[in-house]
Amino acid sequence: MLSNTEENYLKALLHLTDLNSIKEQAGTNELANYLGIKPATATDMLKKLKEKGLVDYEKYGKNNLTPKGKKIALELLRKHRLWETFLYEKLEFSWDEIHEVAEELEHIQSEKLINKLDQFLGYPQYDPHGDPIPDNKGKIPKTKRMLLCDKPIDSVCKMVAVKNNSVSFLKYVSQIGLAINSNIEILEIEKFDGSMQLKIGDQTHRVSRKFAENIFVI
Amino acid sequence: MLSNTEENYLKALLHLTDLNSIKEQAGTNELANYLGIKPATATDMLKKLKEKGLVDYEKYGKNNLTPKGKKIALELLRKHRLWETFLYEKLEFSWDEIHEVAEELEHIQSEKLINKLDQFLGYPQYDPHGDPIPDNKGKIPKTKRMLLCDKPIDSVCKMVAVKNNSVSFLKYVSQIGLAINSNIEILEIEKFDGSMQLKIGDQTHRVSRKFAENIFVI
DNA sequence: ATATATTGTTAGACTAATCTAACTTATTTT
DNA sequence: AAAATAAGTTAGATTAGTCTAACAATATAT
Ligand SMILES: [Mn+2]
Ligand SMILES: [Mn+2]
Ligand SMILES: [Mn+2]
Ligand SMILES: [Mn+2]
Repeated sequence: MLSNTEENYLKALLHLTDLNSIKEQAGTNELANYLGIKPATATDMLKKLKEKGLVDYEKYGKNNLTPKGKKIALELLRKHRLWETFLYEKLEFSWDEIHEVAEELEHIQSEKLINKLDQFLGYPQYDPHGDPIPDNKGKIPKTKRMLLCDKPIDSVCKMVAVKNNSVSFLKYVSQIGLAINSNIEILEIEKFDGSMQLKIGDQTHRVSRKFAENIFVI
Repeated sequence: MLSNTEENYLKALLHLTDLNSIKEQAGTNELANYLGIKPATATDMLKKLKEKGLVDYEKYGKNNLTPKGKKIALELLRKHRLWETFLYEKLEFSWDEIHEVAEELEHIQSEKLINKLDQFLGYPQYDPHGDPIPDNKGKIPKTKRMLLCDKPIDSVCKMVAVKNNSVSFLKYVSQIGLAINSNIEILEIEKFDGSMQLKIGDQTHRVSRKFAENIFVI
C-alpha cells in the first residue's frame, strides 16, 4: 500500500515524462519544483520508490518510472480524471474548481469504486479539460492534437483541451469565450513576441504566446 | 486544518458520547480501544486536541468534545453518511461495502462538494443503515427508535436501522432476510440467554441477544 | 582545460503519529 | 484501610515526510 505522498510522486513523474512531453526522464530539481518541495526531499523519496521497484533511480542520473510504477501512475490519472468528470457532469462544478478536489479524491483506495464510477458516468473518454481518460487497463485513447502556438496564420482550428489546470488560467480561458470545442481563427501572429490575434465566435482577442502554448487544438 | 487522524479522533469521541449512548464522556482506554490504538497514543492526541480547543481533557479525567469539536465531528458524520448513501444509491454498492470506503471519503475537504452531493442525492434524511444524516447546520433528524432486545414477547415491530456497521454483521442481517423496513414479530424470548425467536416474512429465525442489541426498531 | 554555474546528494534536525515499558492515579475488593 | 486491579500518563524509541546547510558531481562558458 502506497501513501498519498508516494502516489503523488509517481503521478508527478508520469506528467513530467510520458504526458505532454518529449522527454523520457525527469531531473530531481524538476520533480521537486513540480511538487513544491525541496530537491533533498525528492532524493530521499526517489530512493524509497526505487526500493519498492517503482522508479529507476541512479545517483546523479535522470529519473523515470518502471513499468510497475507507470501502471500505478496511470491508475491514479484514471481516478483523477474520472473524479473530475463526476464533479463537472454530476455536481455542477466549474472546470476551474475540479482539479483541486480531484487531487484528493484520486487517492481513495477502492477498485470497485472507480470502476462503478466509470460506469455511472457512461465510460467517458475525455475529462472536462479535454484530457484523455485511461481505461481500466491503463490504455489511453490516442489523440492527435497540437498546440495553438504552432498553428500558422490564417488557419482555423478547434480547441480540444487545455494543457494547464490552474484556476487562474482556466478562468481566463472561459472569460475570453473559449471552451472545449470552440472554433478559433488565427488572424495575426506578432513576430516580436509570438502573441496572436484570435477570432473566437464574433469577438477577437489578443493572447500571449504563453497562453497559446497551453491550448490544444486540432 | 485537521489531519485525517485528528478528524478520526473527533468522530470517535462523538460516537462514544453523544451517539447511541447515554454517557457524556469517554475514557482514554475506551477511546483507544475504539480506534484500535494504544492508550498512550490516545493520551498524546487528547492533549493536542485540547490545545486546539476541540476536546475537554484533564489528566486522569474523562474526555468529551467541546462545542467546537462537536461541530466538526458532526460535519464528518454528515459527510460519512452522505457518501454511504451515494455509494449505495448511485453506484450499486451493497450496504456491507459502503462503510469502509466512506471512512476515507469523509475526509475530503470541500464544503461545496458535500453540499452539492447532498443536493444530487435529493437531501436524504437517513443513510443506508438507517442512521440519520445531519443537515448542513449539524442538525440531526430526531428518531424515536428502540432496540429489538427491549421489545416484549409477541410484539410486532419494524426494523429502521442497524447499530453496527461491520461487514460480518450486515451480511448476517441480510442473510436472514432482514433489511430496513422489514417487519419483525417476536415469537419467543429465551430467559436463559435472552435469545429470540423471530418471524421475518414467512420464515422464523433464532437470534442471539447480542444480535438483538444491534437492531433498531420502531 | 579551467572556472563558473547548475544540479543533485548527504548530514542533521524537526514534526506527527505511533509503539513499548515503566510509572502513577483511581477504583474495587477483601 | 490495605491490597489488588484497572485506568491513565510519561519517557524514550521508531517511521514518514519534510526542511536547511554544506558538500559533490555534472554541465556550460570562456
Ligand atoms: Mn493527489
Ligand atoms: Mn483534468
Ligand atoms: Mn475516517
Ligand atoms: Mn452508516
